[in-house]
Amino acid sequence: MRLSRAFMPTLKESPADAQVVSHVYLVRGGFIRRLAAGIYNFLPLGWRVVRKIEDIVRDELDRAGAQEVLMPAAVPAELWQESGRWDKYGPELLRFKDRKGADFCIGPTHEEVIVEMVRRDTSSYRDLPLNLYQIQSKFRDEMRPRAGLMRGREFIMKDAYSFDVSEETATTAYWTMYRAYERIFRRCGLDFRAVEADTGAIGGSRSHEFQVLADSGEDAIVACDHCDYAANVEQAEVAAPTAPGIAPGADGHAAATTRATVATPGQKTIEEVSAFLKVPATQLIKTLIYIADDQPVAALVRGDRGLNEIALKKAIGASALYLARDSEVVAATGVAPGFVGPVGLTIPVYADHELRGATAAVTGAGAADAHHVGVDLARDVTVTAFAPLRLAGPGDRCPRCAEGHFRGFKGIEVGHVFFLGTKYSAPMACTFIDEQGASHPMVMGCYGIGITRVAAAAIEQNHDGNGICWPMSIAPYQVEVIALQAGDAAVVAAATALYEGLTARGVEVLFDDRDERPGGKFKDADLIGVPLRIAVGARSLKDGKLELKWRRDDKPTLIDVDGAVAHVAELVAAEQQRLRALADAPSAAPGGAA
RNA sequence: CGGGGCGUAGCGCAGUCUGGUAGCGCGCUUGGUUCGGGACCAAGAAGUCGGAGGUUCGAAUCCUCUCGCCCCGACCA
Repeated sequence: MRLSRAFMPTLKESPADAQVVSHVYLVRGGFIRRLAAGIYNFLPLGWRVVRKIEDIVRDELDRAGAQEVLMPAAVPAELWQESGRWDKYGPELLRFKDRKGADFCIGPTHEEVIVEMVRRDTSSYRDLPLNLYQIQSKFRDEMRPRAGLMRGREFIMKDAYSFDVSEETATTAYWTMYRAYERIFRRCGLDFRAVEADTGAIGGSRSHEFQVLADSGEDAIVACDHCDYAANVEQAEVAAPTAPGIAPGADGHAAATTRATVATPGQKTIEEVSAFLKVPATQLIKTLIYIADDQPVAALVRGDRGLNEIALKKAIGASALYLARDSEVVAATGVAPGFVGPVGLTIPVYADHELRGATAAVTGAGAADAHHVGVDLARDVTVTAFAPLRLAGPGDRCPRCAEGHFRGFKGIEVGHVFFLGTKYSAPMACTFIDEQGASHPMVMGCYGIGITRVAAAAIEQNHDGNGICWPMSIAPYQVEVIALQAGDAAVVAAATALYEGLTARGVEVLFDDRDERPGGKFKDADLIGVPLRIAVGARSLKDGKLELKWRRDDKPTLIDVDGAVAHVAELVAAEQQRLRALADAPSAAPGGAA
């Protein structure tokens, strides 16, 4: 592509609404433009990246035995009513009526549709297993789209669905996809980790997230420094405490052991109370009021801990849970947030395991501007149940091995694999006949990859102060040739020959033939991030040399004009081969290498 | 959905408090000088000041209502 004819509008300044590097560079580099909140146009450069990622995904899924299909974006409500999700999914599901008044939605995921597709034409065990996937735009009406492609409302997703006759073969399908995902993300040049995850609204019993490690990630994950256990903090198991987390003298602090009420005017947060009473946060008990299936409950964790809402949900056995609004807190406890305490509560009280045997604790007094000190949980509080409620965090002992401790990471979730079982196939009567003539629901799995999010995640992980440093496998072009002096006939001739020679060999080349100053061309090249750059300039050309520079390197190297086409083509082939070979590294899945 | 903030030229912003009919930088057009890491000079084009209503002799500026967008917290690829 000649840059002089390309639609690649680059910007010197960052758009005001961009907060994360991937968003800034995608917009500045002319990859995407915003059309509405969380909805983007893909310009030629951005679309090329998307297609590169899609091609890798297709290649690996086909290799793993999956078949590509395409389902409609507009889905009739009846299907969603059949699975029960029409009423459960909430406002994130974009609904609309057609001209006849029939309800539809734009599919945010396609379990219902694929089940309908498969059940209609599959009835025998002989037809299974089956693994079907599509790459398609999805729409989720996020309450807060943000960070450009990282969390859009309309986004491109690959979703795959497996259908099996048994738990055993479905488990095999699950791990086959797990291995395919490892290969896909390795080939994309990403540093990622597969972690155990919550199954969330999609449901099911087993799940792994593929998290690209990046400080800008929205997900917190923990990984053992000794064994291979890694999990989203929402899902991470917490090792059983070996001693009460709160006891007199914890942290070397002498604390009251008899209960008393002290005035704490205006001191609401853990930090404020801790500072005001000169008591470490570990001596405090945090009392949180939740509404679980419309009933208020109290959840207790140590002051310095976070509460794991998923764990609380499991402990209660609730299907819906949210942090109570201020008015609901007052209604349930008689006091506003900040001074709520467990003593004397009449609602169910769930306490974190770590609090078992807690004494000398500080809690809210259940009255405005006051706290209790010297609370003995066993003596003063009616605990409905103890459960592992706190959030796992860095430094925690690993629950799976004796020696390890957790390290914390931030991740961007680019893929998710779920073992669904019969969650959709049973209610939707997606069944098969076995050898004995008996009918059974198919055992399903579903597997997603956020294609457009992969592009953003790749930038988060591969950039510097000047722009993007694409891994070659997903770069919009493999090589950028710059004619530094567009007015110099020799330079233009040499650059054009290189461009045409490489293109003829199948190398994807971006040719900066614009009549711009060299500085501007270098800046744009760094911004766009094509991995290999060849500068053709009068200075080197008079010695028969070209300047070759990898985007990640600081200094260029000189190569001979003679044989440059073959030389560069070989470099590209070698780099592509290197990235492709990464896929063959050992797998973390049971059964080893893919 | 709760809390905070912003809508003025394609982009980034000033002007709003204290009403007087719109300005700066980048980009764009033309001419000239430049030409190896975002040059300089000169001359231009470009804005119903998000929208509607109101107050006023007069509104970007004050009031009301709306729409859009961004950021911080509960959801997910």
